[in-house]
Amino acid sequence: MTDISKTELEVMRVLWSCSPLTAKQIIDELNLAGDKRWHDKTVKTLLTRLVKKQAIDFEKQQRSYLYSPLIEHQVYSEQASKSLIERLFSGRVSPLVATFAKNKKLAKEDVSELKKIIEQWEQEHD
Amino acid sequence: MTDISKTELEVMRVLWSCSPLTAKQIIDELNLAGDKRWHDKTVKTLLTRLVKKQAIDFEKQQRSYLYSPLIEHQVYSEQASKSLIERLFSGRVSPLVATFAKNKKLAKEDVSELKKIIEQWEQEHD
DNA sequence: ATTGCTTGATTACACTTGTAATTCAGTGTA
DNA sequence: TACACTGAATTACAAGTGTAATCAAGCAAT
Repeated sequence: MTDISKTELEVMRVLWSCSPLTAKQIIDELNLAGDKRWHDKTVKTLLTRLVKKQAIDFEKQQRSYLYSPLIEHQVYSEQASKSLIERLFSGRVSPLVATFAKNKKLAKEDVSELKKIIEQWEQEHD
Repeated sequence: MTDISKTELEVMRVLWSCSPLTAKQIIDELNLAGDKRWHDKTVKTLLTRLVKKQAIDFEKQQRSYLYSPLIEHQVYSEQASKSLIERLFSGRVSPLVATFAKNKKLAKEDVSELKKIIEQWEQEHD
């Protein structure tokens, strides 16, 4: 899978949250969240690069294009987190969770989710 | 914190696992694990760049240098995983674990670790 | 029909990254 | 003492990245 750079990922996130979108809509969306200002030319460049990388696709809608993700969020985040956990935690996920817990970043919903995951796991590994 | 690139991170990993080390030792270590061949000139360059980034430091030991990490593994991986989880999972850690579970990447030790983490969490949040 | 606006295409440009080669300065050896 | 060797410092260079400006083509209003 091609590398998606940090800024390119911001664009992907917009498209993952809602698609298809025109370039204008994407730019507006990016400028809504966060305090960073996105120049429209910059975003256009990122869109072009993502198309070339086959991370997104577009269909012509008269003058403007409608962009959609080609790489799914699920697939991308799966491989990205796998890669990070391999490189930083020798492939084990629990140290990462431990770090989160230590820094008080564990939300109540995380905990109940984790419980469910464990339950499920134990049913499969009796 | 400065960005540490992918190949630079490989060097950091060696130093995290054992330090201080000479350039030669680092090169040898890198060439032990994995099938990738590391050219010594390349590794020297990476070391220079890491020093400039203040990710590592060295002390002269006569002719050669002894390198050590300046950025600790704990600190780096904390911020790297936080960043990844924010960008890919809206800051919540459980979806990542769920993905791991789904892909059968959850080890038995992970599960017992997770249980302990949850127990601890619940004691703190009664 | 001409002018201007909108939108994608092309070009720009400095900085980073991956991957080395070349140069320089001690050190050990013939 | 002169030479080879070894590490670090400097230089190289193409590809990727962040950030945009310029070009070109179609549509909208005068």
